[in-house]
Amino acid sequence: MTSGREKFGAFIRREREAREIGLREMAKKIGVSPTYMSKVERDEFTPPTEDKVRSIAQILECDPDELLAMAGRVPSDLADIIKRHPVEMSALLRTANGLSAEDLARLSREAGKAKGK
Amino acid sequence: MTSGREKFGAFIRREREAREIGLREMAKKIGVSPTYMSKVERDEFTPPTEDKVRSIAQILECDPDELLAMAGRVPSDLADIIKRHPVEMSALLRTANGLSAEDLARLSREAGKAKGK
DNA sequence: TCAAGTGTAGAGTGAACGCTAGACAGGAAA
DNA sequence: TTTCCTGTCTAGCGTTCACTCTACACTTGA
Repeated sequence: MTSGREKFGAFIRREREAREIGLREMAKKIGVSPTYMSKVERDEFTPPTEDKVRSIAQILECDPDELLAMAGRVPSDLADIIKRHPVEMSALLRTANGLSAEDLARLSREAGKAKGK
Repeated sequence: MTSGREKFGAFIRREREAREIGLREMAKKIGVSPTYMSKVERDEFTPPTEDKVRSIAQILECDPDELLAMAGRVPSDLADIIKRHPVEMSALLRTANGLSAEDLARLSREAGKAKGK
């Protein structure tokens, strides 16, 4: 996984406990066994599938894209966009990479304008 | 895979034959068995791993990003970019989606300028 | 003291992925 | 006719993925 950030499991455990949700309850809500949940939270298992990560994001009220990133996954809708316009989107992403958050925000607004018209 | 475009296998077979490269030769160059190559080209097997797709792109002199898209894969460097900046890149891609090729090109130039400074 | 709740250990599972081996058929060249 | 080339068929194999089941130990409260 090689993530520089906080690990997925550690993060969701912390957030779950902050919300005082039991492991078994959480597991039930997202539709997995408590054992599995436990191992995932201790980063002993790799994170679950996209839909389950999304469920977790909803329960913990955090950004699904961010959580998916922690899970080492690319949101499938983004994957689809790239597959539909590989050349353009690859170019866009590679040049956008390394830009500051402000520049990126500005760029998105720019895109929004072009779209809106 | 659900690709509306030409299938990966059909495409590389056509391009390979156009370049008069034998199946066995091709297979050897990218480091797989002829059997496997054959099945991939007839879309009986799913496309190979990213590095092999890249080798194929190089041999057939076609765009790796495009070929990877046909293979139903997201280039790993793009996946990394998204994972590093999930919120910003998700927003950018989603708003960029649906823009015309020209608008996209303009947007990339825009990004390039911001970066260059 | 014991019952119910917490999380955890160890082992295993079914399906999918990525790929190979060996045999073989059809055509061209010698 | 034999030899060599082309691609293809059937069968299977090792690995990874995304999980589960049973059993257990610890804490808390009645």
